[in-house]
Amino acid sequence: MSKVITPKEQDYSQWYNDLVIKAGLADHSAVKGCMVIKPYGYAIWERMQAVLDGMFKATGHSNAYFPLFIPKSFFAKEAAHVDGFAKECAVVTHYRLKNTPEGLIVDPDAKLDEELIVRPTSETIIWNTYKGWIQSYRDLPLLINQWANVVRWEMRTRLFLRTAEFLWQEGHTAHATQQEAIVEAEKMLDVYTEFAEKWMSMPVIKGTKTASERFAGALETYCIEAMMQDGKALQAGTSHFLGQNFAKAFDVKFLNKEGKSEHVWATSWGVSTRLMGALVMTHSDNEGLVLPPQLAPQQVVIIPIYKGDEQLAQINEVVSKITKTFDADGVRYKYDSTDHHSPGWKFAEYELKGVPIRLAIGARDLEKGTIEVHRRDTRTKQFVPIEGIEKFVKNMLDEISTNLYKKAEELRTNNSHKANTYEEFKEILDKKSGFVWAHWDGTSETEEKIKDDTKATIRCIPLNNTQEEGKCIYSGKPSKQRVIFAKAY
RNA sequence: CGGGGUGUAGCGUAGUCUGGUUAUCGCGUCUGCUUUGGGAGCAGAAGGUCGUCGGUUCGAAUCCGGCCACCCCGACCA
Repeated sequence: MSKVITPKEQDYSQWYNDLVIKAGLADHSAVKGCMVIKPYGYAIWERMQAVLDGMFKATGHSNAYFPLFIPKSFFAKEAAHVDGFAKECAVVTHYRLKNTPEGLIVDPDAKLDEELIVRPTSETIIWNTYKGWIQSYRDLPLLINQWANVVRWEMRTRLFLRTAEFLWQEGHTAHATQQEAIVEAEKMLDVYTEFAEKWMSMPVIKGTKTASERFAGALETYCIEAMMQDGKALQAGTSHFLGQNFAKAFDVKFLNKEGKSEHVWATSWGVSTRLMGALVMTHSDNEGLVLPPQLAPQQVVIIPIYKGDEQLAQINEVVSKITKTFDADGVRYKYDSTDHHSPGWKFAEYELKGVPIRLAIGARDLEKGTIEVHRRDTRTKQFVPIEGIEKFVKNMLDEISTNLYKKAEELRTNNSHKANTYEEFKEILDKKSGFVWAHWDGTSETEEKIKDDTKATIRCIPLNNTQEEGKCIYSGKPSKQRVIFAKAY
């Protein structure tokens, strides 16, 4: 009983931290604010990457790689962008160290003429580059993605949810028309939505951000918002329509069919290792991680229960028949026949790691021709015939995937409320948390005041939102639709 | 960056208030035997700059100061 997880009812934050560390997803590192992603955590991220990368390719994008360092002068060119990111940039000022009697120091003679910013995002270096790539409408659209690390010097960090350095992908596209760029931004939001819902079993709400929550330099920011088990909102992905802001800042023009020179239209979009945090907080329980089968590095773990080598050999034989069918069907499994832990220990360990299905097989099963099947999401077990087990397992994997989605959706439904007055609004946030659908007058002033007052922010203005006449809960001014307020990560 | 807390073996800890032989216990690790259907048992062993630097003292895990790291709460953000 060495790996005890704090129950989430007792302390949700501690539960999350315990889970990330004890399930072996990540560790704190020797560097302030930076984490080490451990092999098990990275394996999940690699699955996310593989799926997303395939979706990007399928929508016509190509991968490329741009520098980690951005000259300060590039960074300065787009005013809103600077305002948004200046406060959290790591800056490289020197290029050499020097060994002195007092110890290793930064060589004062090796000062860079121009400081380099460690990228917090790559719009500026990329648009500086695109200037050389785009001359004609024939060069458009330009659809590029990069997988990279970025650095944002955060004051307070949490594993996966907010670290000084994190991994992500950032798509950067250039288009001939405004309409085409908007379509692209919305298309990538749909890709993220599909990824969240189909691959993470995590329901999300698509929407747009208010002006104050918008990306620095964007005309419109689209987002997907998910609800965590404590009722707080988590932004799981963003897609931005950048207008011509960066094209103008970096003077990126193209000749259209009429031979006229125009600035191009841009988008950028990204998801990060923050999705790992979302995954943990959407499905897991007090016993450990619960992973959706679509992303689990191992979907099935098989544990033999045996006395002596002879029994193990018999079990091995049966198991190898099962794993052959798994290989053929593309089921990811692990057969753990190691001898240094008891079956009970392994049960607990793989539950902690969130493996969706556990098969246990022992002497009694060999006699009866059965196998014990344990489901991680419901923590139920049953004995089923070995004959046809692969079909049974495949069905169960699908059921788990559907069930996880359904449970998350139910949680969101149960924690979504409408508020018609400010008193009602505050009471809901106080007592129930979750999403509050309320009318808002559309001004940043009102948004700001509500935030100061309640700590809740407007998570998004849902796309395809129901239109209804109403009054702003704060100012009483007329409003045509409800927006989603919540406390957020 | 402000407030609070923590730092003793891989992990969790006792000891700190009231300084004094060889720093406590549990888990884990290693060896051997017995075990194996929900975190196995017995026997033995290894493992420590007490976060770090400095000060006080005959003597510091313990008292004082600086620094560092991490956690929690706030402001800022994906």
